[in-house]
Amino acid sequence: MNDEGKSPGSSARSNRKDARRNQQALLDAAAAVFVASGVDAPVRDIAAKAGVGVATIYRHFPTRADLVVAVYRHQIDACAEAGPTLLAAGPTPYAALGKWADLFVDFLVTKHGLAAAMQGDSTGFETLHALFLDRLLPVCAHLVEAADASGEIRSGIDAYHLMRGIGNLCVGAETDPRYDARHMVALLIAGLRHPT
Amino acid sequence: MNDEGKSPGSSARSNRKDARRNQQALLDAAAAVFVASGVDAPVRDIAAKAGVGVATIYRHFPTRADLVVAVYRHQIDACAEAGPTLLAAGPTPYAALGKWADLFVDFLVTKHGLAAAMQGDSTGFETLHALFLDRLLPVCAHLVEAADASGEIRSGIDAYHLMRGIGNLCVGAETDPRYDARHMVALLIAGLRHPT
DNA sequence: TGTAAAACGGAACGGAGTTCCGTATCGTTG
DNA sequence: CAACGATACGGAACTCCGTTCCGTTTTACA
Repeated sequence: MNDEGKSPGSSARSNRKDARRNQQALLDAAAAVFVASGVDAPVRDIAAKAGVGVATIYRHFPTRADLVVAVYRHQIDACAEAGPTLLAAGPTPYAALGKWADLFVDFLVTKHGLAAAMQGDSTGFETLHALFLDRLLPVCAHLVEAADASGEIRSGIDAYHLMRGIGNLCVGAETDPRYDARHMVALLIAGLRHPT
Repeated sequence: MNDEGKSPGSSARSNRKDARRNQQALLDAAAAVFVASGVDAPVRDIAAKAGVGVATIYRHFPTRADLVVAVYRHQIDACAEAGPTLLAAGPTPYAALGKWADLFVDFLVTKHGLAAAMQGDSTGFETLHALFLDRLLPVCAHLVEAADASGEIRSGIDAYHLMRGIGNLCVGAETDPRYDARHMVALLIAGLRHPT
């Protein structure tokens, strides 16, 4: 799908010293600016914080989504790896699914506007959406299948729908103290069970 | 609640003929542009469609939210009035709540980007959020209370949370054919029931 | 050390929201 | 019916932001 051969995301590192240094500076700056102003902070702010020109951002991270995933890659990976772990540890697959959802929610809620950005509304965030999905959808699907096989949830639940739903429920959670995304996600997960 | 005395939304009409005519032209134009390009369509597009200058928009509708609520006022009212009707008609309060949620979802999903705009992410849409809430939150609260009193749902459900949750689940529903907001909302409603 | 490729920085471009100001229109009054 | 003051109008102008372009600098390698 992507022409990985030249993807400048974070895996294909240049052999030039300054390029590597700038890439790291950008990642650090972006991480700082994201927590301060959200993931849709102005490009110029990030460039200024990193002490580079704006073009350098586009050279290293062609789309904003590339930068976001590069910044949060570790946490996305951690979330992905927690799936099988929870499944092995939890009392039941359904319990593991619930705990995994909590992890995912915590991740989304603590990043300003990440949940909103993930829902490919208008800007070029479809890539972000896709990258999250590539990494996390299989994990979620695995959990759902296990819970399904154990007979704990009603059948016909689609992992994609569930991930979208959880992500959606986290939109705006950090800007509205009256809203508790975790609670809503818990209700959604409860709704997965067989109807009485 | 609002200082209706000078509110330029739609109730305080000017005594000047051209002002009224332009306001109506703007409402018509906005309705057309919203369905064509979503509720975040460029201001200039709406102004052009209405045959007025951009400043005229700001004079009549200071914030975008004012324009949006003016355009959809009828449907918001219809949704609000459906609450008591469904409660009286439905077999149980919980069933009425489910049907009302479906109505709300249909309303949100068929308006491009309305659900996204309602979640006060960054732009000046807090007003939109507030106006929706003013009108619909009491209705939702009434339904929730009735369902609670009938013992059909677990207690501790907050109407505000429920409305936010439903609204959030509708974000992006019209741009992603793989995503079915109605289904997710149905699951959320199912999650309101007492745990087995 | 010389050279070519790679990367850089900041100016420049275009699109969108918002404001400003000179002009036109409307309702009223003499 | 004409003049006047207030109200509303239109579009240019300003700002902010994303994106691209191009002349210059840095780097790696021979």
